[in-house]
Amino acid sequence: MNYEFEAIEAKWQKIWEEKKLYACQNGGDKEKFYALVEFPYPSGEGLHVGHPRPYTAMDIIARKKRMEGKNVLFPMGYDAFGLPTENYAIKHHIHPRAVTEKNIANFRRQLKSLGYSFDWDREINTTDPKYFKWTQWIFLQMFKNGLAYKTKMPVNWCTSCKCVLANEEVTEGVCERCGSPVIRKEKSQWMLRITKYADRLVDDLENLDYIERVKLQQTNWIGRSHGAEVTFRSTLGDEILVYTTRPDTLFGATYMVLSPEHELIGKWMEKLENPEEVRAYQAAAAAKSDLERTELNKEKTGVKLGGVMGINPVNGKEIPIFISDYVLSTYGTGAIMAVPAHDDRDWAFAKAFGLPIIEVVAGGNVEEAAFTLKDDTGIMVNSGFLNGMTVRQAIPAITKWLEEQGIGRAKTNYKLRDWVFARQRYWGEPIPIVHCPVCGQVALPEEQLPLLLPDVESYEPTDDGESPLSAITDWVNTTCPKCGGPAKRETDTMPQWAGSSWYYLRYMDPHNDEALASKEALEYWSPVDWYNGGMEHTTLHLLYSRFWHKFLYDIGVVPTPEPYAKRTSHGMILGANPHYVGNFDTQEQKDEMLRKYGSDALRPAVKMSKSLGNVVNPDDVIREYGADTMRLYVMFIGDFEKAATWSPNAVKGCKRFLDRVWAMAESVTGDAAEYSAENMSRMHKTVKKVTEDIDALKPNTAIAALMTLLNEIGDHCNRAELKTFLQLLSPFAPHICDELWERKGFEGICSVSQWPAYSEDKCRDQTVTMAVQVNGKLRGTIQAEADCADSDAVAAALADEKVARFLAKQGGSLRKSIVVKNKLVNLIVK
RNA sequence: GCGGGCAUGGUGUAAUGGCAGCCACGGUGGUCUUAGGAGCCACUGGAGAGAUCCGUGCAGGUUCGAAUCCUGUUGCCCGCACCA
Repeated sequence: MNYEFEAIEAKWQKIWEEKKLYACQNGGDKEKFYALVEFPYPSGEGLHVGHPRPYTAMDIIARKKRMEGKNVLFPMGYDAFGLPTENYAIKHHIHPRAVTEKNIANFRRQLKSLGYSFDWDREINTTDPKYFKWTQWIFLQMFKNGLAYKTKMPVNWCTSCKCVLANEEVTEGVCERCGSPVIRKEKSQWMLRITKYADRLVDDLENLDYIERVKLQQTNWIGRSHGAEVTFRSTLGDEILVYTTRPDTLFGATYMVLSPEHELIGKWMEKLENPEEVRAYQAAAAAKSDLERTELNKEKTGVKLGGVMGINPVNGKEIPIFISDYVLSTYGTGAIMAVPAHDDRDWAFAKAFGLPIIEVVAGGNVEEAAFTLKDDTGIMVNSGFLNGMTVRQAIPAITKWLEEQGIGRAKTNYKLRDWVFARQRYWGEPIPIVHCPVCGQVALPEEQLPLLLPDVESYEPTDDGESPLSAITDWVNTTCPKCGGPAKRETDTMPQWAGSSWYYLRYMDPHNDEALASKEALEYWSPVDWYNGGMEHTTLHLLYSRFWHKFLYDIGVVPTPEPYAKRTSHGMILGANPHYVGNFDTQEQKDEMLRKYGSDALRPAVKMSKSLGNVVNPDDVIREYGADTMRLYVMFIGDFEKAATWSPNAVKGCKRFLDRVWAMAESVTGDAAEYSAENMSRMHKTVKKVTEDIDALKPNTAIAALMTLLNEIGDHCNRAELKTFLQLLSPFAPHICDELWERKGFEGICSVSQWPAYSEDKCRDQTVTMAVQVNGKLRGTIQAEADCADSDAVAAALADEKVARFLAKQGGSLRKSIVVKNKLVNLIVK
C-alpha cells in the first residue's frame, strides 16, 4: 500500500483531538515546560507560509519535550483586534466581529490541518469580552498606579489610517502598516509610562536567555546614555537647561541651539530683532512631515536669534543662540550646547554658518572633521582646570565641579519615549475611563468590566481625528461612577499591542472569571520557558509585554520579574523574485528589468506579495504533498534564524523522503528488540544528533541526519531500528509516524511514546578512519582502532602506502607529529 | 552616520580550529517502460588522460593545521537614525 497522506493525516488529527492527546494539566508530578509561539493576527488572507516556520519549530520542541516526559503547555490563540479587519468591515459593510469570527475559523482550520500539538482547550481570542475584560483590568491598575495618563502632546499621525501611531510603529517617517506619510499633530493622548521601567528593561536583559541580537536591539531602542544637565544663562536673564553626554567639552561650546518648539522662543519673541524670520522657521519645521525631516537631514538649517546671547558658565563667554530642527524637542531638554570641534552635527552646522571651532581635546584635526572619540585617545586643552586630563578623567571632574557650583548635575537620558496608548478607531478594547466635568478622569469600577463596544452603524474614522465611538451618543453619555453626575466615556480604544501584552498569562488559566489567571496557575507555569517569534516584534510586542509583566510583578499579580526565560527568532520565508535579472537570458530582457525595477531586479528573492504573484498558500502545499511534507520542508529549508527562499522543487525532496520512509517501514520484518550490531553506533549517533539539534533549534541538520540514516539502513532495517527511527521523525512528521507505528503493531501512540535514549559509549565505532597530513596537507587516510595510542597512529600513518610514497619523494626527516584522537595525524617533516 | 549580521559548487546549505561541500534541489547517464514530468542505480566544485594541482568575496596575519580566530578591505542584508 502507498503512503496516502490525505486519509492518514485526517485520521490522526481526529484521533488526537478526540483523545485530547496534547492537553496539559495545571500541576502534577511531571516537570512543566511552557513553549510559546506568537499568536497570529487572523487576517482575511489566511495563514501565510511564514507562519508554519516558527509554529512547526516550536511544535517539534513541544512534541519532543512531551516524549521526554514533561507536562507541556503549547497553546494557540488569536490577536484579533486591529485595523485590517476594521477596514475590511467598512468596505464590505459587515460587523468587524463577524469578519473576525470568519477569519478565526479559517485560521483554526489551517492550523489544525498542519497537525500542531496545541492544547485546543486553551484557545484564546483577544476580542472576546471575557478576555479583554482583563486587558481593561490591567489598564485600570496602571491608571491607579499613575502609569496611564492623558496628556496633550505632538503625536505621530498617519494620514491614511487617520489614527495616531506609537513611535515604534513609524519607520522612516511612514506608517509601518500602510506606508502612508506620518505627520506630527498636537493631540490629547493616553500614554503609558514605559520610561519608568527603562532601566529595568535594559538591566534585566543580562540574565535572560535571549538571542544576542534581540538584547542588542532592545538596548539600542531604549538608548540609555549618561551625561550631564548644565544650566546656561541668556543675556536676557533666563536659564537655558541643556543636556550633553560630553560635559568635558564645555569649554569648546561656541554656540547654542534650541529646538524650534522650545518654550523660551515664545517668551523672547517680543524682544528679538528678527521675529519674522524666527516665526517662519518655526512654521516651516512644524509643517515638515517626519519623512521630509529625515530626507533633509543632511543639510543643516537654522536661524540665529537676534538680540539674545547665551553665556557659557565655565568661562562667561557670550555665544550666539540658534534654532534648528536638528535639535529635537522630544529628547533631553530640547536645547543643546554646541561643540563643533567634537560633535559631527555641530561641526556641520558650524561650517554651514561660519561659526568658530575651538579644539578642547587634542588628538584630531578639528578643521577637517570633528574629533569625537570618548576614550583616552585625546588630552584636554583650552579647558582651564581640565587641561592635561584624558576625556575619561575630565568627565567626572567637570561633573563634580558643576554640581559644586550648583549649575549642573549628572543625568541619564533615554531614547525610549512613553507609549502612545490610544487609537481613534472602533475595533479595539474601549478604554475604561469616564470623563466627569466635576471629578475629572474616573476609572470605571472593576465590577463594570468588561466595558463592551457598542454596536454602531458606521466604523468610519472621522476626519477630525475622533474615534467612531464619539458619534454614539447613548454610549458616550453616561454617569460619573464617583459623583453620579452626567459624564462622558473615553472614546479612544487601545492599540493592537494591548491584548498581546499579557496573553501568555491567560493561556495558563484561560477560563478563569475571577482573575486574569489563578495564583496557582501563574505559580506553576511562569515563566514561559521558550518563546519564539519574529524580529519585527523586538521593540514592539516583546518590549511592551516585558513592561506590562514587570508592572504586574510590582503589584503582586505575577510571581516572576520577567515573562519569558528564553527568546529565539526565525528568519522570514521569501518568494522568488519574478523580476530577478538572473531569470532572463537575453541582455535586452535584463536591461529592461533593471530599467523598470532598478536594484530590486538584482535580488533573487523578495518578500512574498500579491502584486508580485509569488505568494505560496499553505493550503495548496498541504493538498498536494500533505502536512508532514510541508512541516518537514519548512524545517529543512535552511538555517532557522536566517531568511530562506521558498523552492517548489525542494518540497518534492521532502515528499520523496517520506515515501521512502513508508517503503522502508513496509519492508521491515522480524521481531528484533535490539539494534543490529552493524547499525548500533549509527543508531546511537543519530539519536544523539537529532536530540541535540532539536534543543539547539537546528531542525535542518536533524532532518539531514534522519535522511542520512535512511540512506544507510533503509534496505536492512530491523524492527528495533524502525521503532527508533519513527520516534525521531515523529516531532517533524507526526501523522505518518503514528500511522506506521500502528501498522507495525507498536504499543500505544508514537507521538506520546518515550523519546529514545542513546549512550555516548555506543556512539563510538570500533575502527575509525583518520586523516593523515604531511606538513598540514592531506596526503592519505588510515584505518585505526578507536582510541589507539598516538604512537600506533603515527606508525600506521608512516606505513600507509600513499604517505610513504609522498615522504620518499619529498625527502627530509620526521621532526614532530601531532595526533588528534580518532581524527587525524599530522606529520611535520623537514 | 551608529549598531548588528552575512559572504562556501549551477541552487538551498553542512562543517565554528582537524579529511571543505553532509543532506537536499537541479543536472548528466543508465535501468524499468507503450510512455516517463513516477521509481530505482551511478556520476555530479574546477582544471587535467592521469599522478596530481587548484578551490570557502579580496589582501595580510596567528597556528603543526584556518571556511572557522585576528587585522584590513569590498559587497550585500537587517535594525535605528540629527537621540546632543
